[in-house]
Amino acid sequence: MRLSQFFMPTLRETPAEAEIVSHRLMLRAGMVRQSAAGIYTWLPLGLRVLRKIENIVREEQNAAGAQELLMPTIQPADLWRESGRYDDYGKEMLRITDRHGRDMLYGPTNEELITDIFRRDVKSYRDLPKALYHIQWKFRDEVRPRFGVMRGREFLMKDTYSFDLDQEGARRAYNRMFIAYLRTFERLGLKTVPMAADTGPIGGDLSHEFHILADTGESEAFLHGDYLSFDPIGDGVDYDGDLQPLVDKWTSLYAAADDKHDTARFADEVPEDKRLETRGIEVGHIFYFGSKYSEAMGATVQDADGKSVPVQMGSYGIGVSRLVAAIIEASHDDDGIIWPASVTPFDVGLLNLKPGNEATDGACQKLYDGLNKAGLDVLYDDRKDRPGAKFASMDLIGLPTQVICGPREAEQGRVELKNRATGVKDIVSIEAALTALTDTSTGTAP
RNA sequence: CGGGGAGUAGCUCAGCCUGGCAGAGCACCGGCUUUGGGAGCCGGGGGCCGGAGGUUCGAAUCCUCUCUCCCCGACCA
Repeated sequence: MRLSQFFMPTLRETPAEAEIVSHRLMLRAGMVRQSAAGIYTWLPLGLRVLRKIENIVREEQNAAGAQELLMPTIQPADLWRESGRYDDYGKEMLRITDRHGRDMLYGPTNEELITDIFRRDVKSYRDLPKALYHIQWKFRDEVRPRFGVMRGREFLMKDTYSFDLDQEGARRAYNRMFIAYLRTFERLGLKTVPMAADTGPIGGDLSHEFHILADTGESEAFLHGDYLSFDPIGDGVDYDGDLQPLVDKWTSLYAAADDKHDTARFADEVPEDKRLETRGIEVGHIFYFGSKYSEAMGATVQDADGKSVPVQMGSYGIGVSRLVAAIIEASHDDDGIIWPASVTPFDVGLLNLKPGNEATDGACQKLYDGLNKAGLDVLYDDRKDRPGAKFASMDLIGLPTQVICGPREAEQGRVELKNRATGVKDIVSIEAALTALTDTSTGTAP
């Protein structure tokens, strides 16, 4: 993509409304624009990141055996009357009346809808287990939306719902999601720690929030430092095997957000030199809620004895749009965003410092063609602008690798490779640059 | 929902107290110069001063109402 044609309205100054760093950078980099309080338009650059995150989430859900469907954003109120939540949910739920006077709502979550889908067609224990998910926009009419897309009213969420015959099955479903979440956040380049969370009316230990660690996170996090050195989950998880030992390992040490923090237990269970007090951002929440909805809404199956039993359910959410901001909170510097390779909007930024110069134009064209041919997404800054402006905006939008092409080096057949994260620069021949960038599948050399 | 603050050019903001032609920097358009970390000079375009009502010869400025946005708290993925 040529930057001269790309719709990427960057801002030199920070809009007055933005408080936290991710919000400021998302506005400045031209990723989002606010439409109303807590409601945003995703501009092309931001949408690219959102889609990349969404796809990683999707791949890991599929790998864990969940199946994707797509439920609507608008739901009939009657389903919520069945579960009893229509009155309980309060003003956070955006209620709508259609032209026929029917009560509708913009979904803040989808337990009722998925339970309805399930109960219509699943009647036998032989059809279990099932896990269904979708990635859809939700709306919660928060009293006070803030921090940009971090706490918007409209947000993109992945929510999975599991259906099992009994509690043991539900626990296996829970474990699959638990591990899939660790995998997902790992691939997004994030340090994540599962923390015990409120289990609601069911009780038990099947509820965890996943927090990513970032100095600027919104809640305090207290944890055993060994979490940071745990081996990554890695490729090739056997989701049909016994995941309990892995889950046990990841829940064995102390970790709590401020609302669940117990100072005495922290002191008791964690050696002093291992106590880590930092900040976190909640990006995922999984919990088992048993038959809460299946009983209320009559989602039953017949077991092997022909007896009708309500299915055991769990739900598992990931805040996809929030993750965009969370990743920035965890990965930025004074100059701008630093994207992990897995979610970067473009793999490579190519800077022509002097468009119109024969040497730089030629070198850039060769690199642009070569990198594109190798399947890399390249953002080519071919604008007639000063070098300083190009450096600044490329650093701001945070592509992992920059190829800087100025007349001085281009005349010698050379360009400069710059690693955005480390700032390390390397002058190499055009051919060497092409090789370095296309050899690694991630495109993050040097 | 309680408390505080702000709405003037695309962005950051001055002007308001003490009423009298609508402003600056950046951005944008044209020209010249410049070309390795958000350049310089010259010329230009752009505003229902959030909205409604009122006071006044005259309102961005004073008064009343209203809408929106932001921040702190309580609430939340």
